[in-house]
Amino acid sequence: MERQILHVDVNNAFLSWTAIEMLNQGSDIDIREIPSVIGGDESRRSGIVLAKSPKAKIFGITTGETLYQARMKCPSLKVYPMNYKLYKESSNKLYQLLFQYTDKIERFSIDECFLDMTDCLMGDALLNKAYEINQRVKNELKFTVNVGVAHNKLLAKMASDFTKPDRVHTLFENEIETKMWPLHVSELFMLGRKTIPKLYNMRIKTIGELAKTDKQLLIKKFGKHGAMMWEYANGIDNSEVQYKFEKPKGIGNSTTLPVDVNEITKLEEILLLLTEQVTYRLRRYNLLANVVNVQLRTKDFEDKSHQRKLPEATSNTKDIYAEAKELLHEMYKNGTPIRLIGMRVDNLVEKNELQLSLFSHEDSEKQEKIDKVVDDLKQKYGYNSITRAGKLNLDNKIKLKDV
DNA sequence: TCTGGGGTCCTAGGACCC
DNA sequence: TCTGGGGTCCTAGGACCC
Repeated sequence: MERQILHVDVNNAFLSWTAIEMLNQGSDIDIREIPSVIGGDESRRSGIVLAKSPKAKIFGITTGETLYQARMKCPSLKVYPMNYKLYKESSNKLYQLLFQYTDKIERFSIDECFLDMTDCLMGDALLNKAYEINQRVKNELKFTVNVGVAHNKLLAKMASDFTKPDRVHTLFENEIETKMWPLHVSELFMLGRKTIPKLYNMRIKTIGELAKTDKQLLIKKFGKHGAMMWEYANGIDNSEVQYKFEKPKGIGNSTTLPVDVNEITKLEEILLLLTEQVTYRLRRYNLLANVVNVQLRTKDFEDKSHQRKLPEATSNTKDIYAEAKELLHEMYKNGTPIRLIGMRVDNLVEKNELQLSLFSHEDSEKQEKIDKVVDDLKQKYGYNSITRAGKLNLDNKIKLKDV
């Protein structure tokens, strides 16, 4: 049966949510109406554009570029900081509203989701619901969304990306040729900056040209990715709306250091902070990790990562840190200035109580108890209330956010 | 005042086994 | 002395998303 899919996309999410918060606080300007961006912290060397207002876009400012570049394009640009807590709350409000339509909602990101409306409505009624959602969000939550209406996720997502803001677009199969094929290939979902030049070399510039390219040729050139891009260009996507909660497959934390670090003891201290946070999140999901991964970025933006499979799955801070520390030592060349350090755990499996009590060692049980005491305190008094990485000599600039 | 952070999925090559 | 393939697991790195 034909599926009925909506894709809801918040317009300039971070910036809109910040604008509303500022208005609520009594601000007399709406930053959506001036050249403005949400940006990272330049003093911590993360000064990039995370969201932009329509007026900033007119100056040619793009998401991801540096604030320095953005200001060159528009000297009067206003820059506002990130506020994760606000974004999370705003996102939750949107979901509460959408749940009134269906509980088959896939939270694709903080500001995007798919709704499977197949069991609810058909034809014009579906389109009317899309308009209703669009209006209600604007009236009740004071920000705007684009809504894409289609028979699969890919087409719904492509539709919501048409003219913005505050619009409802359909992209049904009989509209692919007129609405999607004239678009530049870079507009197609999953085609990024590395693939576009390769398609250009094949004289492929539009999605339509990609759709008419021989599928086998694309597979030969791009492997699985080639098959996927051909299907997407032809509007084919059978993936389901994943509305059930799924635990993560990997958990990681990384941080750009305020200044380059070339002492391994300092790197170790930061690595411990990162590990504590990662394993804390791991335990809160009741998961165990099988693989530990450490990443380094040099001041010249050269990335390196090493990973290792653990002898057995664990969530103990001590065991995972011991592995991470080894990985750090084996990959760090003494004296290299490091800009970013990160660690993550992968191949996560559900923690099975029985299995654990049968096979775990005395020491790991002891570690587990220690971790639990720390976790409980963190949960009660906030993440930064307790840490075993006591002294940190980086002007306290490496402060991890509460989780 | 140059260039975030958190994810998922895929590929290539080496080790090892049969 | 010369030298097969298939399968699986592991690791490093890359592409892409928001």
